[in-house]
Amino acid sequence: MAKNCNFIEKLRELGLRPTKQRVKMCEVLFNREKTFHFTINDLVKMISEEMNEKISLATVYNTVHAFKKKGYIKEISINSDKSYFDTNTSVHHHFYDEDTNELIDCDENDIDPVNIKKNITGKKINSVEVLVKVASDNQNQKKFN
Amino acid sequence: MAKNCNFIEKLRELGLRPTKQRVKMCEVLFNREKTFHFTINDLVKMISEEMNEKISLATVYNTVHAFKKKGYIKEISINSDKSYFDTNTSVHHHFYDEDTNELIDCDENDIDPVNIKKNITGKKINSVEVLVKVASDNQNQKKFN
DNA sequence: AATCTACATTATAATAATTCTAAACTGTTG
DNA sequence: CAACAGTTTAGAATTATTATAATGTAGATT
Repeated sequence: MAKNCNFIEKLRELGLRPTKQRVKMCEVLFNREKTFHFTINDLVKMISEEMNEKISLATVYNTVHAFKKKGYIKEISINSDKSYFDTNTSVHHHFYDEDTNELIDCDENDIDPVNIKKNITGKKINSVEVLVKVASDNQNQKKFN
Repeated sequence: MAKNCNFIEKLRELGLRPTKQRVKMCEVLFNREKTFHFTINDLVKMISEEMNEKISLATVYNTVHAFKKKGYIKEISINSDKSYFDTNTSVHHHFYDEDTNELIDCDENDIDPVNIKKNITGKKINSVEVLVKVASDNQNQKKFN
């Protein structure tokens, strides 16, 4: 399991003590071809199913936040009842299917660079992300007055 | 109070019975020059401070959702611990100040139209919104592997 | 204007996501 | 391997939101 060793190494580099739980979580999160989206609950399920392991909910929260803080996981805000996370930490755009609540990553070339003409004094732009909401049927928006 | 009458009228048009509470909430929400962002908690506070009135929390939730359903309020997803709402229901872009957690509306001309080159079969684009995160200091993002 | 009825409001309980706590545990350093 | 600081854990606490069921009320009907 050379992989694990890499994760142990990596965690150490980040100043995170490579505990059993953290290494397991690295495997589940980062040991894959493609990046993906998940909720804490998804992740707990994945850990118990894929790894046949039980990690305390609090630890899962802690570790996800630790990884997020270090910049290896990203939080995405689509609907606000749950937190969604993404192992793709690059700045990238999303399609959101309002019928199925599915979130789809955009390719680099799916959307042309966004041109921002305003800047806020004293502030630096950290990220520019586009959310494209799609559905089979469209709903309309109105002004009250 | 011609305003109230308008709201009563308006609510009726929408098929919402113009109760005291709903009219009050219309005043707080829509009887202003500018649109604004709020959380349910903000709104409860505004009602009790500006109107010197107490509306049950459940009613505030119900009514906000009713207005949202009718398209007069919009939900925005910035961070996922709370729901943020916006009385500006037009499709528009936002700046988000990560230092202060402040959300700032963009003007029509602050950002050039976004060019989307991909489309999802069988789906229609309902909205395209840009979120520009700004801060005094920028944090970097990395890939784990 | 009194009555009726469906819809609204309300206080409170329930649920769900997340964070806190404090005790037990475990990498790491020396 | 001893000691300590950082981690994990189960469970309690907190916070946002939704459900419930009793009471109230707008608006139609008489």
